[in-house]
Amino acid sequence: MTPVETVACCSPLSQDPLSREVAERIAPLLKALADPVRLRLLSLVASHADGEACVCDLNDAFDLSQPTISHHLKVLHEVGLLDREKRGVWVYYRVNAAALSDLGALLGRVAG
Amino acid sequence: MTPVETVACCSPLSQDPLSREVAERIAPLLKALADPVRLRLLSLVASHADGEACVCDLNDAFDLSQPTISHHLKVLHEVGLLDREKRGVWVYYRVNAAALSDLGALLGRVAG
DNA sequence: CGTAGATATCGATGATTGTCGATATGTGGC
DNA sequence: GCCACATATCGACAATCATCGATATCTACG
Repeated sequence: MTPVETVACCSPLSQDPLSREVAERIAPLLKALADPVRLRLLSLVASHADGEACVCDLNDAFDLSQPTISHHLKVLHEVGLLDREKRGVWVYYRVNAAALSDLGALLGRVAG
Repeated sequence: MTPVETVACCSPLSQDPLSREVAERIAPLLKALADPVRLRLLSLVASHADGEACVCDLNDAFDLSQPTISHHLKVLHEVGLLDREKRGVWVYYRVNAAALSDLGALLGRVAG
């Protein structure tokens, strides 16, 4: 079961104690989010027109090397928070909105 | 402005691009959450009767040394996710539910 | 006071991580 | 085929982190 699948199936944090197994599957998701650059990347992609953004746009938004941005995008993609689509020479990312909202619900939202 | 205050004042991730400053204030909150032990600790405290838990109970729930649990509780306390109260020899922690729900809203809320 | 028990702090250590420059891979145009 | 360009991977390095044992601090009770 992937982190993203796990987060979709659980009652909120405050309702029942998390098992060790579930906690260990969810933590990587939060770890992926727990970096200022990745937070901004996710936010940039999410708020971009058409809900997708080209890597070329993202690179320009940071004072970081291209490999570094690529690395952060990979981290977000691997945990399932960003979907990846290659069109020609360019790569477009879009957020997995369901995963993000499931994660939000797990943390603190009042009702699903 | 503390991480917890920051998280309460922002529009959701997907609505507007996060500024560098805001992202850097929110990331520590997520970093505090992004550990399986701390996730379980938070969940244990949150789902405990009366919404609070004594450290002595928490220690027993893990196969980790007492200093290690103490360290994790400190991390959660320092970012404002856990409140701390000493009563006699014992220390009780309770979750800052508002902070947790603000964080959830920041991540995944559907509409403002 | 002195002792016992609960919790926190300290210092060390192995593992993980963010970043970079160099380089590889893939794509479209000539 | 070759070149320019967009993106990814690799290897290295400094910084951060989770964990531990040892020890300090605090509190209640004789």
